Amino acid sequence: MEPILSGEVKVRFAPSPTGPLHIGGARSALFNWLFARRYGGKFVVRIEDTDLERSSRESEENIVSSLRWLGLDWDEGIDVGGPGGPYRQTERLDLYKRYAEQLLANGMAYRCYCSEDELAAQRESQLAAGDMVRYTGKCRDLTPEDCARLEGEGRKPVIRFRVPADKLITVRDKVRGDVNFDCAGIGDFIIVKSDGIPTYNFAVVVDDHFMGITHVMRAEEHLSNTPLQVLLYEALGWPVPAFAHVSLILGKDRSKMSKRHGATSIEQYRELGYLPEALVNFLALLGWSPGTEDEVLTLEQLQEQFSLERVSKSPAVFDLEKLNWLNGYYIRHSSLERITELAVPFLQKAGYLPENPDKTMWEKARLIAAAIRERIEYMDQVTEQARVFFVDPGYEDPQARDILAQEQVPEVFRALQDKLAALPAVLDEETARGLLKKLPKELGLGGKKVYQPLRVALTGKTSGPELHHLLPVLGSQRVITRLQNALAAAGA
RNA sequence: GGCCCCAUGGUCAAGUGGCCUAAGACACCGCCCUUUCACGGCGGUAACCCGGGUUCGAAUCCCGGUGGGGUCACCA
Repeated sequence: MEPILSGEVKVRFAPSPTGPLHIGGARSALFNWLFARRYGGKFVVRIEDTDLERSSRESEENIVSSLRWLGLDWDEGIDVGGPGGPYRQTERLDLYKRYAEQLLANGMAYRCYCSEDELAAQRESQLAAGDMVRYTGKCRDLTPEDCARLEGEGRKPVIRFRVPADKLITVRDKVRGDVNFDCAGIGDFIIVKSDGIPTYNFAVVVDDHFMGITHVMRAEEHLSNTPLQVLLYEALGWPVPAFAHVSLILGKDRSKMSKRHGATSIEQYRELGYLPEALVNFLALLGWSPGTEDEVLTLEQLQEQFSLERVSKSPAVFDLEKLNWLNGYYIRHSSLERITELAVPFLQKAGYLPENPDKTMWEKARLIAAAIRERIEYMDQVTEQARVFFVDPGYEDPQARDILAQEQVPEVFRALQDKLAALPAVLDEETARGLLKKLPKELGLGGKKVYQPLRVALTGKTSGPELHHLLPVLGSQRVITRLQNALAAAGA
């Protein structure tokens, strides 16, 4: 397998399939995608599944479908294939083996027979002493005879990279500048585990090299791994790619975003009814800014404007309030058709709409969507907002009861009932609007005296959707029922 | 604790030595629109972590402190 030679930009997103796609992973994927698109390069998605214990196909599928849902696509990688494949590390084991052997042969790596228990004890004492935890090099100079003996004892070796004693490694980072590390603080690290599977640090280097990756863009948590990888590139005689470490996304308490900070996977936001473009827009603004006053940006605009120079160095707190605002903005600015389609599953889940809604049911859903779309920030909220259309109110609220007790109320309700009786049972919004509008004048009353009791009677609340949105959804029959119920409740 | 990164309002952030008596957005507050809430419009409160340098001049450069974060696995 030869590296793909090209002068263009090539980046990758390389998640390990140990869980659903995380907010932070999604942002890394997005940044890589934007970078590739901005510079006319290639974007690849590779699965790093060398952790046999925790990796699963289920997670892999979740990651792939979440990426797609966000609107990202890739030129090469899992699911789509490409010249640098396979794109799952467990399917590339021969490749890693070849280079591990090369390193072994030229003495840059060696077998280590220390047991995990021995290592753990050592680590503990180093940590207690306040040193950098690192392998002491116990197996560095084992003779072939030593190895044979240890293997005779049934020990399975790992392969360690021999880290040069006094060397300074400079990581050239596009967002952080040069970052220096002293090899004295780095112990000989494992590149192949005792089961023959390569570790992350080794596999990532081999793959990025053979896949022709020009820029490694990833989260800052990987920064301290980077010198190890640079060492490997040098040992293997391969060119070192450019790095760009993007700072972390933090929870409200300023620690790395995790489950305890609430919804952290893309899937969860999808299920709550967030729109992909809102998430993309929000994520893009977390750690990057366009430098203009624009806040609402489409994927297209983002890919035209994205640049590494504008990626921020400091960590960003995930601000759910702002995501909610942005998502609400997108809901308000999407077509009513789309919002209706998105709302239907939530209405069904609440039992407000049948499994297979017919045309009139869809029309009803459409009216509901129109009535509440300015009041919700994500689609899951339609359940609560739509309640008023389906559940008759109880009139327990004291403030509501006061309003119903006003003296003009019976007259107002009677007037509306009479009007409805004279009309077809199915009302459209125009009719409702016109009818409502004339009411105060006809009764010689102020708007407030008319509308407030009606609102309370129909919803049980003093706030909610516009009355002319309410009537068509409820229909004359239900409106009349609620007016009578309200009167009865007020009299009680 | 060692190593590494970071530091402008509550949050995201613009700012790359004078244009800063520091932008914009979210949140918050007020006013307007309105039958209510919401939406929308207008306005407001609110920040350069501290201390030393460098410089005619520092939010911007340097050093130190402090604070926060990351990382120290046969996980990625």
